[in-house]
Amino acid sequence: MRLLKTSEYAIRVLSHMARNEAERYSVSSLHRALGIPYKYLGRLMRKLTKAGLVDAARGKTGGYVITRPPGSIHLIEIVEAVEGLEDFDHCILGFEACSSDQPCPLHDQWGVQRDSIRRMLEEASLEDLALKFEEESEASD
Amino acid sequence: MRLLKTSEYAIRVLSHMARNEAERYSVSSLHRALGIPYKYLGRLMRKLTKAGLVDAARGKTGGYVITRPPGSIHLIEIVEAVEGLEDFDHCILGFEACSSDQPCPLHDQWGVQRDSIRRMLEEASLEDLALKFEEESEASD
DNA sequence: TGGATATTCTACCTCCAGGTGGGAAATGAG
DNA sequence: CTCATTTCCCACCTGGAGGTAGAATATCCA
Ligand code: SF4
Ligand code: SF4
Repeated sequence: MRLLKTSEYAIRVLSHMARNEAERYSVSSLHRALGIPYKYLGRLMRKLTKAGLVDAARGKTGGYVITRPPGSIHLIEIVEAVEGLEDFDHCILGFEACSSDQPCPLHDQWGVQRDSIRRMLEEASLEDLALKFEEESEASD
Repeated sequence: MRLLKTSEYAIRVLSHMARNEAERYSVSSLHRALGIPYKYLGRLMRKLTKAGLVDAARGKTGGYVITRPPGSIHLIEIVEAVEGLEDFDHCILGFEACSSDQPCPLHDQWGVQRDSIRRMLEEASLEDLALKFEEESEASD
């Protein structure tokens, strides 16, 4: 009952980058600031680039920058890019599909829970999470 | 956002066995009835035996039987036995712990979702799910 | 007393998430 | 031009989930 670690990484990175919408962040700076393994973070950033969430620039003054306003990027989009959303539609007994002919007592309850989490991820944006890192920077900058 | 496949298997098996509280089910009969890989199911049943959820008997008339009334066995106990409950307490940004000093906007929302699912698993018993298989048997017995 | 049927045990296998390492290629600063 | 800094790409490793194979052990029944 948790996101993939990589999804958590992605949300953490993008929330951090949402602080300064225009700044270019290098992998090494993100690694230092957020404690995510350097090499693995590089691969993740490449993935987020291909997903269109960030824009990459090589060379000395290169780095990554968010492509869209933080308020318009919702967590569901990040999760989808990293791990997909398949696991949000899954029978709690592991059946492929027993349709809704004779749903078991848990079918609806379980569906409500999944939908509730999904809705939360759809409504929460990077702007909401950015201030988390504002607070930290006040102390450590 | 789903349980481990093995947890789903376990819930499926135990719900099926909850039909007849006293009957001894062999691995092969459970395999045939529920479509769970035979060898893997054997290992799972051994695990459930060690967890005290079922009782094993060897020999010709052997098999597994539920140890307690289905109404008293709740799903949370099964999930705990199979995959543990660690993943139900986890920051959505993947941080170890930033405590509740300055929780981010998602901290409480995410906590509510986890607790809600946990409560569902605590309240749902095998008795509730047993009738799912009653219906099936009416058609195929 | 067998032999059939059951659980039990050990050892492997495959796949994938997470992680590491060594470079190649681009690009701005000097 | 040169070089440092950056993204990019490759191959590899590890641990655990899910699955498979083969035999050892217990037990009832005929
Ligand atoms: S009715 Fe129950 S068993 Fe069937 S798909 Fe829904 S949750 Fe699964
Ligand atoms: S406040 Fe936010 S970042 Fe901190 S533990 Fe809670 S969810 Fe994670």
